[in-house]
Amino acid sequence: MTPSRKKPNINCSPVDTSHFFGFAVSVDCVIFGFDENVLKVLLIKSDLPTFQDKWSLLGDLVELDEDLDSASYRVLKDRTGLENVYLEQVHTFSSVGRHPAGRVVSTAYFSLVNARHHQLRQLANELHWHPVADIQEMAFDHMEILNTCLAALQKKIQEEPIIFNLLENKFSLRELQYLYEAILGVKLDRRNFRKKLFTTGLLVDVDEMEENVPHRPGKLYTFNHGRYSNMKKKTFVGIDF
Amino acid sequence: MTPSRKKPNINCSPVDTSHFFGFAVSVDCVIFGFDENVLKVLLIKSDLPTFQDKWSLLGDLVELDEDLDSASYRVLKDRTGLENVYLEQVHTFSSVGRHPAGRVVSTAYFSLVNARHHQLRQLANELHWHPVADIQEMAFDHMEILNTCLAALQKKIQEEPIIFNLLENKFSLRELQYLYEAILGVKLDRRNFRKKLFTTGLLVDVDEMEENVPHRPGKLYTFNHGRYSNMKKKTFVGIDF
DNA sequence: TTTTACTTGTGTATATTAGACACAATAATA
DNA sequence: TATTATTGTGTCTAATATACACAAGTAAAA
Repeated sequence: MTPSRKKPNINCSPVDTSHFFGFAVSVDCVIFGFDENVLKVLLIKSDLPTFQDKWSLLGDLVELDEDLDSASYRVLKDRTGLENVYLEQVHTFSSVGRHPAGRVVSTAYFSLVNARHHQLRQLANELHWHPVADIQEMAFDHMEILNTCLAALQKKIQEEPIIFNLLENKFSLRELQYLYEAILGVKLDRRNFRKKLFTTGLLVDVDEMEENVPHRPGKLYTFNHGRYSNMKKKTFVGIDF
Repeated sequence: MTPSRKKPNINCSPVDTSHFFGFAVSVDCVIFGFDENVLKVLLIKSDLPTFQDKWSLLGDLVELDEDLDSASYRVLKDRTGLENVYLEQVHTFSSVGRHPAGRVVSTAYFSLVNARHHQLRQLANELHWHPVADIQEMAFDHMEILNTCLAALQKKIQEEPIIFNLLENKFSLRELQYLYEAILGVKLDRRNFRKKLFTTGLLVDVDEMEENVPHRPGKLYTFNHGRYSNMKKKTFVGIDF
């Protein structure tokens, strides 16, 4: 249909391609936290005139000498002070008009942090934890990014035990269940939940009670990162549409 | 640790950010096909001096007025003549030194095409179908991109019935099984495979035999895109690590 | 033509997992 | 003290995964 284009492929022909180097690249981090049994996301108030009073994700332009993962870690560290956080690339958003400042392609990451971490108690005042369920609109295309990342998170927690990144080191089974329910948006049967979790071998009893930790009811457990039986993989030979 | 950076966040402060607009953005398409019971990928010979005689994925720089999806469709159409192909964004690769021509961030897509489609019979002579299993090295970071996309494909075909995009309109169960085996790299039990496929409701008998289609043994079926029982979703409330 | 090799089509029995379901004891609150 | 909410615990049933054998048909080779 369309006549074949004359512009050579950059992978194949060393020609002048300087006019293509007009993009900016950014990262946007969907930082999830769990507090008061609600899944929350850390947002910042936009002061771009275009998005007056809208909230936006934490993000930044990528420097010419850093890659996307590094840029995301940098954003996380600069904004929250946290290091060694769980971070995962999800999708790259590239609508032509998505940013008023020009052609900015943005790669979305989601991040899981412990919202009660001491470094997060006093946040910079333009930062705020929002319950994910309450968010109706955001600046830029950030609502779409948030929805995409939430879907990715919902899927991922069913495949790998990354969810503990959202909890304190020690937690009760009830907390864990509430967290699953908050992320997945479903109610789970408590007894079946317990049964399933224990068969994974992921949970380890914690005997000692801490002194200075606020008391929460229930037996406390901690995650056993190393050995867990990858149950889904065992039934993975099949073709489960 | 690191002192907080002074550069304002682009999402929040309308400042001069022109020095960030020095990136090029590209797409690379991992075009999968199935022929002679082998999973293949369509490659092009690189003639960049840096990658003399290495094969590379089909890709192109993204124009300043198009988004990534459009760019991928364009590459597919220009290179293969095919439209309405299955295309899915997988990951964005951004190592600082990944492209000799400058700072090029590339978003990888995988694509599923019918390798026996008539438009593909006579390919431009720099294009070639390579068995995925035989590929040892490629230009740029394309080996990593290929591996990432293969893993994404393996996962995806267990979740959604996209696999028919690799087959002719009519196919035998045996062909379908070989295709699954080729992608997943496993052997499947023929009887269990049949049972499972039929319970999905995805397959429809094809009674009439075509005249001008080369004869392949076995009963022919066609895919029933509309209704299929999403079996995995039924057991989705659980937490399957 | 006969033989051989390969492919197709079909069913059952077992093990694993998912999911539904109730009640007594304890802790917190009014 | 009464009330309310939360915790801990086990069994039964249904669905699914998986292992497994043989007879008939087709194509190729002798």
